[in-house]
Amino acid sequence: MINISLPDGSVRSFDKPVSGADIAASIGPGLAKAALALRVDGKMKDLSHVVDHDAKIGIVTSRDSEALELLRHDAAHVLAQAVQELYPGTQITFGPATEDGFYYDFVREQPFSPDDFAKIEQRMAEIVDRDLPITREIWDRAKIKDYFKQHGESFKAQWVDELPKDEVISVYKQGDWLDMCLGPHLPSTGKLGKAFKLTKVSGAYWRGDANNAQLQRVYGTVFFSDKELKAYLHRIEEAEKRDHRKLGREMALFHQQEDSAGMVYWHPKGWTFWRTLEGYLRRKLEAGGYVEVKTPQLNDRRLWEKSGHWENFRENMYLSENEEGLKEYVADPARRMFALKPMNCPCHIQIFNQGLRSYRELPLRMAEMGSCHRFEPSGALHGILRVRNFTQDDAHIFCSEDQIEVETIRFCKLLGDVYRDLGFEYFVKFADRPPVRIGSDAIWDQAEGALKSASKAAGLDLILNPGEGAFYGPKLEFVLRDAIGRDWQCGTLQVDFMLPERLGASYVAEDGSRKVPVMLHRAIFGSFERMIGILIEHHAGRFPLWLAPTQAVVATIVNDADSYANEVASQLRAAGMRVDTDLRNEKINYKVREHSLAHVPLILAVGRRDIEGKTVAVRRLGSEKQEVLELGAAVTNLSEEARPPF
RNA sequence: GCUGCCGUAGCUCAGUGGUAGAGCACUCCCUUGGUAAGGGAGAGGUCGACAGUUCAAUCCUGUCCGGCAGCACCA
Repeated sequence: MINISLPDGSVRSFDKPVSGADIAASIGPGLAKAALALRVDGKMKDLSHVVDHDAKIGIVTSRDSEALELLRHDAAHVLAQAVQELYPGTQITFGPATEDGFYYDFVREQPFSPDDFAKIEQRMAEIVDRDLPITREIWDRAKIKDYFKQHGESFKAQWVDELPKDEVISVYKQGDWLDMCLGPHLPSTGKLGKAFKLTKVSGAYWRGDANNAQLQRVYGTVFFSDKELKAYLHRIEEAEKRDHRKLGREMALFHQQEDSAGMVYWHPKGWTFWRTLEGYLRRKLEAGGYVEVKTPQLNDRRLWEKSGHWENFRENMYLSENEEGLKEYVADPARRMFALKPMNCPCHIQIFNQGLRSYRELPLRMAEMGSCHRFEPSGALHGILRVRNFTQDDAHIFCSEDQIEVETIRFCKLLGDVYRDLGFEYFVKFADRPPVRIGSDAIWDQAEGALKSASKAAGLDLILNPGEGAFYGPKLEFVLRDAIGRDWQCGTLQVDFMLPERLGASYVAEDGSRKVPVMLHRAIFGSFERMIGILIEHHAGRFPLWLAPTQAVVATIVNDADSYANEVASQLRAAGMRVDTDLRNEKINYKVREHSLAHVPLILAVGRRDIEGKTVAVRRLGSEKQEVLELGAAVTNLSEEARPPF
């Protein structure tokens, strides 16, 4: 007798082992039809899975959240089958479900192109129409390896050898087609439905390693209904409208050009935005007990050798030398060679090293809006979010070991305040020692331990990010989530027991001895470029008033109002606002449209009536209402409203 | 860096083996209009760069540069 307990608490008894399909059928014909998979003691199984012991089970239907992953994995298989039917000789490799769809990696001489999608999708639809039962079989290693070899599937055959020896190998068959796969899967290809769409092709590496063969990855997405698919495609379109590269150009914030790839030309409005953000942060830093410094762009290579960057980071550094020096360098590699700084830390230690430091000066919080250059791979560049020259809101806190905890707490508070002011939610990852690093394991143990306990004291929930620490120390990564749910790593806090020692930093301790300070590297924005790009996309260009580069435009209705408009603008400017005037010979409709499209938060229209009554007609971005205010009140209220949060 | 796609006016894009077009933007003129495009005229391009094929290349081929998507990278 087998007792099956269902999610509603009821128990059904069967006198022999039963499949998921049998259980669903025993509950009702509707459920039998809707059933997609089975959950046995919390684990997803095929609907055909036979339950032979007392268990808690659930019937998975399209209403379960896990069902979508199942659907997507199936879509990947159907894609692969369609591709192999259409393009014989194409090899299959892997094809998992992803967060918003699925992909399958193929090996084929000829590249796939988006032009092939219609044909492949059509074949996929045919396979769905065939409603092929999807069945699971257990094969032994030799059999499956032979099968793949015979079918010219060398990648799959190779993979068989790499599976753990004790692993049971299952294959999933649909019609003549099969793939080696852990499952589970839907009961038949018909259950996939047709709310799928292929979205893009790209290269990908075999097993994710750039040293391996490059495969062709075909991406797609699938949902249970056309409605959901359409909604998804609509979301993608909406995200494209927020693209900071597009908005940056439209709003005249910045541009980038070919002869300085990965760098940014900031235009007046973009630079105004930058300075507003920088001013806000600077006030926060000052209030937080930081001092600010500025250090050289170019340093002798010997500094980078001492710091370890020359050895660990040179691939990403821009080297520089004048012609004379270059000749000498070629002749004698021991010659001086300069490098643009990729980080500010070694420079900050140079400042720390000037004069004798006392424990009384610690913690010393040294900040710099530090412009750094890093030679990023060309394929990594992305607008202003990933650039080769960026400005870090960097700071290094020189402290004693027992100050780490307090300083971590202080920093987390500061970062939290800033993210809250900017309207971001965030979470925190803990990145521990990377494979390539400096320093002994004992020191890493110490640094990781210190950062962990300080995080705990700061009340952080940490997600482990193994092997992703900096080469000199472990780090916290603060990841913020924007308005449309995308994650961006921005803030960081890194504990460093190495660099101060390497670069000879020390202070006189209370007992008169010399000690090496610990250094905390920390940033809130990470880089201004990146943060500004994120803010543009987060707000879709409709910045909060305090951040908007142009906070208000005073637009005239008739030219007679020109001098009054100038008067209104100058009063607002005197009250600290950023204001433009629009005195052009255009209709007010035209001006309203243009400034609305430019995302100006406030449009103040002035005409003859306003001159007489000393008023302005205020229109707010996103609203069609007009509010006629007396000029003095408008200046007071709007300038108050436009004040930064700190 | 790798794979694929792309590069024509400020922007969005059409087009052709015989040196190019549209809409918007821009300039000028008319219009002075109370909240999302008033009308007219004009100007604007070494068709990403360099080679090659050809009588002739923006178009075909190659190399390079840059962009886009994904992969890899992001200390």
